Formats: sequence, structure tokens, C-alpha cells
Amino acid sequence: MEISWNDRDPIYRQLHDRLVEMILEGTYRNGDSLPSVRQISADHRINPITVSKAFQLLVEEGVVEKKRGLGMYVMMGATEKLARDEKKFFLTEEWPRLVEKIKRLGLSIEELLEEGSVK
Amino acid sequence: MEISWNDRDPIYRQLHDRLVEMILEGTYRNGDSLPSVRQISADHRINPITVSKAFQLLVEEGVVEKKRGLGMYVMMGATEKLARDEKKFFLTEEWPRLVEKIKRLGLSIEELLEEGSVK
DNA sequence: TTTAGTGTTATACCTAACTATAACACCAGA
DNA sequence: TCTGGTGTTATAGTTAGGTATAACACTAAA
Repeated sequence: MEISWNDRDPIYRQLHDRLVEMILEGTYRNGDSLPSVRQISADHRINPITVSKAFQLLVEEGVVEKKRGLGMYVMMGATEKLARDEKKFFLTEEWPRLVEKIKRLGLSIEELLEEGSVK
Repeated sequence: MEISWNDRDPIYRQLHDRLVEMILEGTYRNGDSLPSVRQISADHRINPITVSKAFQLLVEEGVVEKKRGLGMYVMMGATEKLARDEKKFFLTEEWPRLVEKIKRLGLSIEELLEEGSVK
């Protein structure tokens, strides 16, 4: 797991997002164990507390389950839940704003599709 | 000028972005004066230093000109420059990522267009 | 029962990004 | 020259997010 940090967002947030991505991509599947706090902490030279914060978020979102003394596990159904949430967020929040932006920039979606970037 | 703050990004950044938006929308045009530091500071109960930071960014980007003792002015050509920059950023950075995301979500652009959200 | 792996927490310190309050420096117009 | 508008800056304090180092608590397996 490699992460290219930006300095706009807090590290625990970026780590959280990266883990979500990896679960969505199937790198970690339902029931799998995730890399340990110590492991991530060492790999990225990050404080364990910072790593814990990222996991804490995931736990609160119902994506990950902590087993003290054992590790962190992807909850059953997490992949589906994340995919559902992401889709919903995209449709209700991102897409409408995007359409506005495209209009404002004087572009059209048809035009963008011609660019060859899609096929 | 009303701003709904989020607590993800620093206030000076959000203020900066909002001002850029307003210039792009034509609320402030080339050569216009912008609301004063004190004005914005009072309206939003923000520290003048924070407001200054937002303006400082705009100055560095060549969008705004400071006239000490007078105020802040939209530079000539700023609107065009911003529009150009935003379009370029959108085409090279945002759109490609977006196309990927749409694919990943199992959606198609054709499908999204049918939603009636565009026309 | 020891060991080596888990997550958790305490202490102490740093920095960025704020806050409030106040003073300083500049400029145009009455 | 004064006044009321500009932007700027100093002081002092708060909070979130991070760092390093170390210790504590739990669990499975040798």
C-alpha cells in the first residue's frame, strides 16, 4: 500500500480514504484482516495514534471491526455498503454540481465524450 | 456574500475559493474594488488576518491587486485568466478522474444524461 | 506460561490555523 | 489638516493534527 500524501488534508483522513478505496477495489475483502496499526505506522513512518484515528473512522462508519489483540477486520457487507454509499453520494451531490460546472465552463458533455477519453 | 463554511478546509482557503467563484460569475468584474478586509471580517466574524490571507493568495495568483489605503481591486484580465485556468484544470485533472469513477460505479454517462438533470 | 503479535494510551512537545483586541501606516476628500 | 476609510501587524491565547517514545492490555499459539 503506497500513499502519496498531500498536505491539504489530515493524514488520518487520507489514510482512511485510501483504505476505503482498497476495499472497494477488492484488495481487502469482507472478513479479511487489514494491516496492523504497527505495520502501517512503521511502513509510512506515521504515529500509531494517527493510524488509529483512521481506523476509528472506519469503525464508526461500520466498515471495519476491531478485535482487540487480534487486529482490524473488514465487516461482512462492507464492500457492498461502501459501493452503495459512494454511488448515492455521487448521484445526489457530485453529479449535479458537476453538470453546473460544465455549463459554466462553456463545455458540453457531448463535446467531452468526443475527446476519446471515455471509449 | 454568504458563505457556508465547512470544517474540512481552512477558512482563508474557503474564502479565497468563494471570491474566485464570484469573480467568475461576474459579481466582481475587472477593475472593480472588492469588499474590504474589515467589511468581510465584520460580516462573517472572521479575524482580519484570516481575511488577509485569502487576499494574499489572490494577489499571488495575479487575480487581485492591493492598493494600500484604498482597497483590493480585481486585476484587468483576471476573469479571463481564471476562466482559462479553471477550464484547463478541469479538462486535464478532474474530467479524467471522473470518467474513471463513473466506470467504477458501474454507471454510464449516457445513463446519467437521461436523468433529466442536464436539460 | 512465555512469547510475539495485536490495539490503546500517556507524556511531552511542535506547528498551522484560527480567535480577540488593539494599534500602526497609508490615502483621499472635506 | 483632520476624518474616515483602506490594509497591516503585534500580542496572547485556543484547538486540531501531528511527532517521538514508551508503556499498558489483550489474544493465540508454541
